[in-house]
Amino acid sequence: MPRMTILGYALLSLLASEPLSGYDLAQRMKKPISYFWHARHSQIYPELARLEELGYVTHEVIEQVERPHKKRYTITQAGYENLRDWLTKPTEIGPDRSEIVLKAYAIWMTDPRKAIDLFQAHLRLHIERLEQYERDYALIEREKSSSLTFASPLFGNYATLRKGIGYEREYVDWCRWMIDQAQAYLTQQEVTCKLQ
Amino acid sequence: MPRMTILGYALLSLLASEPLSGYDLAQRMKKPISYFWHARHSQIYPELARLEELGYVTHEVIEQVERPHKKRYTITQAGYENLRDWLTKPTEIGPDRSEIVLKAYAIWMTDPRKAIDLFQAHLRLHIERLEQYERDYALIEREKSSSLTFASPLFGNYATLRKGIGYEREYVDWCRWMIDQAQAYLTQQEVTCKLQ
DNA sequence: GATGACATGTAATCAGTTACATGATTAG
DNA sequence: CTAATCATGTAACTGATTACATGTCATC
Repeated sequence: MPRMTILGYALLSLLASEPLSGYDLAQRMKKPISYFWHARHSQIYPELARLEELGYVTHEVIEQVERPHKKRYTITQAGYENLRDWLTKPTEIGPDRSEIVLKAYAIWMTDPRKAIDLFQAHLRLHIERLEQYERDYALIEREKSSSLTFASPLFGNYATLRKGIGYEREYVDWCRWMIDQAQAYLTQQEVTCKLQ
Repeated sequence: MPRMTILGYALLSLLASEPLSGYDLAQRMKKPISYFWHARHSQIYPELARLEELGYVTHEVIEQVERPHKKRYTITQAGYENLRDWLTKPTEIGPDRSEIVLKAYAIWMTDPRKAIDLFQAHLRLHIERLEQYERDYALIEREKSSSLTFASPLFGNYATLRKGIGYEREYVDWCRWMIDQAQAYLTQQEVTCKLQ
């Protein structure tokens, strides 16, 4: 018998609001599930089969005209209970890996101008994401502000978006700080040269 | 011939400052490499062999009295150049996965009191880490402030610690916000009950 | 006598990515 | 005719974790 994975719970947590097909789930997890879990269809399809084997979801085939058939997955009572149990279990801080922070660790050995280019390009990516998140956030606050209370399914989007925004803002600040550090070093060098 | 992995660069970036044994490297990466890359010894030993095959490190065996022998790995010129090239190559935003953020996404379906417990416990973990990082940061600022300029090897510690602090502060804020949201919902519920 | 630090490795397994594979319909 | 969206799957591979394996010395 297969056991539960975090991905399994991610799928259940999406199915908890509405029945979805594997394709729908993959769409929602392309852009990480409300910004903090993602998976591809090649991982999702087998995982759905596992969830079904465990009795946490069921599916029905929907025949469509002029579209391929699809499998509509629905969470079961057992799946719902399993998810609810997992949700409130103590959660450790997961291992974090960031390629750009690793690069920052060794950046001292490079040309500061190249470092500035690196962090400026990276900064742009984070600003882009941040702006997207802020647009989404403004949208749900404007249109759904009444249902953003803790017990509403939309609260999930709200809470994770808020995390995404804080996360990206922190990255933006840090990238700017890195650029400043490299720039400060460069001007310092210039002054030293002129004095000699 | 094996190819380079990010772990390989992580090891090279540690060896760039000083020669180290596999055991030393594992110690430094237990607590993630200055907080944003980690690996275990079972991954590090084979990776060192790969780096040696590629000519990016060499080792010498050091016999010790009353201690097991150890292999002291040193970065080569080729390793150093390879690392330097990689460092300034454009870097994408890696996929992020956070179990607690995923839980926040589905937390609406649970008892708010259990949610408060969950986030309070998690908050404590982040506060602990944050305080550790802040102690480390204060330490290097006090003792090594003169060598914290961009081109010094210590700048790596400084920059990654700064990221770690920002990252943990953001988590602390967000956990507190989550607790507030659950609490606000509870008080709202109470008021509604009293009025009926 | 047991635990923990030092020290190095391998094997089994799992999670996740990339690539392979198929097939219909719609828009440019 | 080409690319994109809808729709579902499998296979090969890589990256990472857990467990297995061995051995010394110091401390409780």
